[in-house]
Amino acid sequence: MLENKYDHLKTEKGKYDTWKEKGYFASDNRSGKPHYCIVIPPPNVTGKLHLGHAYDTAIQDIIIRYKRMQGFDVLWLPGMDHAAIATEAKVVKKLKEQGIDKYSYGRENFLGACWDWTHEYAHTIREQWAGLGLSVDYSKERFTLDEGLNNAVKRVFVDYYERGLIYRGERIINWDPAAQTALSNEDVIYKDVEGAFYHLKYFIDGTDRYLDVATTRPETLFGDTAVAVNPKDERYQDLIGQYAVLPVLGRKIPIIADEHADPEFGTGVVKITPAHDPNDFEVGNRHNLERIVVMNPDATMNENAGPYVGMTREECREQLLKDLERDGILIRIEKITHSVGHSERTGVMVEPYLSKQWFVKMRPLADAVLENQKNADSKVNFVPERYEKIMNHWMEITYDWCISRQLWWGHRIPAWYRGEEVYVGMEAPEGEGWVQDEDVLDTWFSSALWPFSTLGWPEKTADMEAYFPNDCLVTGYDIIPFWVNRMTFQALQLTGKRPFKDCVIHGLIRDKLGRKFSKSLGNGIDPFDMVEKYGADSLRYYLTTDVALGTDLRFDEIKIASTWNYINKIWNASRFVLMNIEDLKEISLENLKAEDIWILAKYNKVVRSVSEHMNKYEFNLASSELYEFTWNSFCDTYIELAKDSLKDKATASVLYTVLTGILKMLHPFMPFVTEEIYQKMPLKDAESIMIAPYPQFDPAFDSELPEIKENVLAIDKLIEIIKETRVLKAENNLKPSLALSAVYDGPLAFSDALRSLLDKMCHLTLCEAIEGETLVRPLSEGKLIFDLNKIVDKDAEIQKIDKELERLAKEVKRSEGILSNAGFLAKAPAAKVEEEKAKLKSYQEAVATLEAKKKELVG
RNA sequence: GGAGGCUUAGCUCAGUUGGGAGAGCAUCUGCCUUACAAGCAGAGGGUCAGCGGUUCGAGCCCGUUAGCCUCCACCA
Repeated sequence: MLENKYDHLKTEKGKYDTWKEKGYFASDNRSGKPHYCIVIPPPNVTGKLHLGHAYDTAIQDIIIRYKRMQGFDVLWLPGMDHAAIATEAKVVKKLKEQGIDKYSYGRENFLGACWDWTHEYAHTIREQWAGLGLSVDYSKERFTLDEGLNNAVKRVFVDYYERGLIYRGERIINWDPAAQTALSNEDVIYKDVEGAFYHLKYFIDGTDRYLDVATTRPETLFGDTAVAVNPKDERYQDLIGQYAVLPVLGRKIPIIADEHADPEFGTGVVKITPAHDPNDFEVGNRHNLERIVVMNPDATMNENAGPYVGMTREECREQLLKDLERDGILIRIEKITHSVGHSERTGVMVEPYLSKQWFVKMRPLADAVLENQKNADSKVNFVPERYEKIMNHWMEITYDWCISRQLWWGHRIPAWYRGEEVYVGMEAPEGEGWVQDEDVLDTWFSSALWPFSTLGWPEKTADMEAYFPNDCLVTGYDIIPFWVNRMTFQALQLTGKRPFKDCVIHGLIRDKLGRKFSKSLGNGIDPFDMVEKYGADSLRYYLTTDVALGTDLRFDEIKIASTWNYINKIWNASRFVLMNIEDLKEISLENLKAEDIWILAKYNKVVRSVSEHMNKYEFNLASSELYEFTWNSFCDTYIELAKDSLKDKATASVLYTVLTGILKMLHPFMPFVTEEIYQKMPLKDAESIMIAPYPQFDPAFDSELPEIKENVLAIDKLIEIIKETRVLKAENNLKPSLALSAVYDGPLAFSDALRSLLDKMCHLTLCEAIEGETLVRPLSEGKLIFDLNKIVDKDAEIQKIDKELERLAKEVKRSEGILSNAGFLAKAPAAKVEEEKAKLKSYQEAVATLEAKKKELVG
C-alpha cells in the first residue's frame, strides 16, 4: 500500500542505484533489437550542472526511456568535455590562490592539477545525473580527452593535413590577452561599448598639410605602415604615392590607394595597421606592407611602441592621447558606440593579433554539408525545422577555423618542428632535434567528433555499426554554431554520413522576467534546490512540458509547485486504486459496464495520440493530453463512477489497466514516482516499469466500433445530465447534496445501473411525470424536466434562460448566415453542410423549448 | 545591413492537411462527498497586435505596419 502522502524525497531515494545495479541502463548491441542511440552533449568539467543542463538532459532521458519501453536496444552515451580554455582558466585561478604560477609550476604538474580537477567535477556531475534520474549507459562513458578520443583527434589532424584541409599560417586572429591564446570567431562575443573616433593629424611629408585620420584605436598607430584612400576619391588624388609622417615616431609611411577606404565613411582616410586588424592585414597583403606587431601577448606595449613600451594598451591610449593633445596632433574626439569583441571565456577585450596558427580550410567541408542538406534521405533533420537555416547560413559564410590554442590542457597538436622543417604524424618523427608544437587544439575540435569517436571510430567497431549515425541529438539553439555545425561537417567528411538523423533543438531558460541567467544579475537557480524542494520528477516534467520545443522558457517556480500537485493527484488516485484492487489476481475485461468501456475507449485514444506526439518530439502536446485524461477523465469521472461497483472484477481490472497505462506513459517524464507506484501493483508485466512494454493501441476498444461507440455516447450523455443537474443546483443556491427528481425526455435508455450512477453522482432520480409547475433544462439531445417547486429561485432561472436565448439567437444568426451563403452551399463538403443544417435545427428547437418555459415561469 | 522568432484570458503559455478559441496559475461561488482541501463541484474572463489580401470560411495561408526579442555580418 502507498503511504498516505506523496513524499518526493522518500520516493526518489535509492531507485537510481537499483536501476543502475540491475543493468537497466546498459545497451546491448547484440540483443537483436532495433538500435537507438543518443550521445549526451558532454558538459564541461568546469563546475556543477545548471538548469539548462537539467532541461537538455531531461528531454533526452524522456526520449531514451520512451524508446527503451518500446523495445529498442538503446544507448544513451554519457561523457564530459575537457573544455580546454574554460577548465584551464579555472585551474590557473585555483593555483594562483595557492600562490602557484602556471608557468613556473610546469606543464606536467599543471596537467596533473587539471586531471585532479576533472576527476573531482566528473564525480559531482555523475551524482547530479543520478539526482535527475538520467538513464545513461555508464559502461560506455567517454571523456573528450581520453586516450581513444586523442587517437581519433590525431588521426583527423594528420589526415586533413595530408589532404590540405589543415594548414599553418600567419594570420590575424582573435587573441585573448588574459588566457594568452588564440580564439576562433565563435569564441568571441561582440558587445556594444562607448568609444570614440579620435581624429589625428597625419602630416604629409615635406609640407604642412595634414590628413585627418580617424581611429578608434590610437594605441595601434605604432604599427601603421600606410595610410589608405579610395582610388576614386577625388579629394586625395594628388597625394597617392606621397608619404605621411606617423605621429610620435616620425616614421614615413606611404599614402596608398585601396578600395578598403570608403569615401563616404569619416574623412575617407584610413590608417593601415596590418598586424592589428584583419582588414588592414588584407590591405597589407595587396600592397606588400610591413607588419609591425606593437603588443606583447599580454597586451602590454612592446618595444615598437617607443616611449610607451611596457604600458598596458589602456594606459598607453590614455598617455598617448594626452601627449597628442599637447602636441596639437589631436584634432577632436567624436563619441561613438561601437561593438567590440570580448573573449567568451575570460571576458577581456579581444586583440586582433598577428600570429602563426593552425587552421581548418572550411570551404570544401561546408560546401559538402550544404550539398547533403538537399538530400531528404541523408540530411540532418532539425526539429523545429527552422533551425536548419541557422546551420546552412553559417555554412555559407564561414571561413577558416583557427584550431590552435596556446594552452596546455587539451589535445596536443601532432606537429613537430626542426628549423624550417615541419612534420605531422601520429607519433614523433625519427631523428634528432625535433620539437613538438607546444599548442593544443580548440576543445570543439574534439567534441566535433563526439558522435562517432565515442563509438570507437576510426576503428570499425560493433558499436559504430549499431549506433552510427546516431538517431537523435538534443541541444540548445545557442550551440548550433559551435557544435552542431562542426559535428555535421566532420561526420560527413570522415564517415561519409550525417552524425545524427534528427537534431532536436530547444530554447534557453530565462528568469521570470525573460532575462538570461547571469552571475551579475544574481538570478541564478540551482536545479538541485528545486529537486530538493519538489523532486526531480516535478522539475523534469515542468521543464519538458511547459513550452513548445525550440522556444525559450521563462522559469517560474509556481509551475513546478503545480506539477507537484499533479503528481500528488496521481499518487492519491493510485492509492485509491491500490486499496481496491489488492486481491486482483488476473485481469478480466469481460462483463464490462458502459462506463468501463467508456474509459477504455478514451484511454485507447490517448495511447495512440500520446505515441504520435512522442514520436514527433511534441512533449508538451503528449503531456497535456495525458494530463487532461488522467485528471479529468480518469480521476474525476471514471473513479467517481467506479465507486459504485468497486467489488466488481471488471471494475478492478479496468482501474488496474488504465492506471498502469497512465503510469507507463508518464514514466519517461517522471521516472521515480511511476516506479514507486508500479512496484506496489498486484500484477506486473516487468521487474521494473522502466523496462516494461509501452502501452499500445488496442483495436478491441477502438471508439469507431459501433458497440464501443454506443457505450461511449451513453456515458457522455449521462455525464451531461450529471453536469446539468449540478449547474442547476449551483445556480439556484441549492445544496449539492439535495435530492431531486426529474423526468428525462431523450434518447438514452436508462438501465438500473445508470440510474444508480445518476443518484450517486448528483443525487438525481428519474421519475415518470412531474405534478404542477415544471422547469425544463435542454440537453444537447432531449431535455430534463424538474419540479419547479423544488427550485426556489425563479428569477435566477429566468435570467439563465434569457442568457441562453441570447446565445442561441447569435448561433441561429450565424448558422442561417452560413446556410444562406451560396458559396458555402456550393463549395463546402456536403457533410459540413448537413452538419450545419442539423445544428440550426437543434438551435431552433432549443429556442422554442426555452421560450415556452420562460412563459411558464413568468406566469 | 542580412536572417529568424514573438505579439492569443489578469500572468505564463498551448493551439497544422483552414471548418464554432484552450490549459495551468490567479479571481469569484458553493462543498470537509471516507484517494487527494496541495482537493471536489461550478462560474466569470479573449476584436487571437493593427491594416489589407486569398477563400464559401482565417488565430492558422499571403502582403504590410507597429512593438519586443535573438542570431549573423560590418563598424578605420
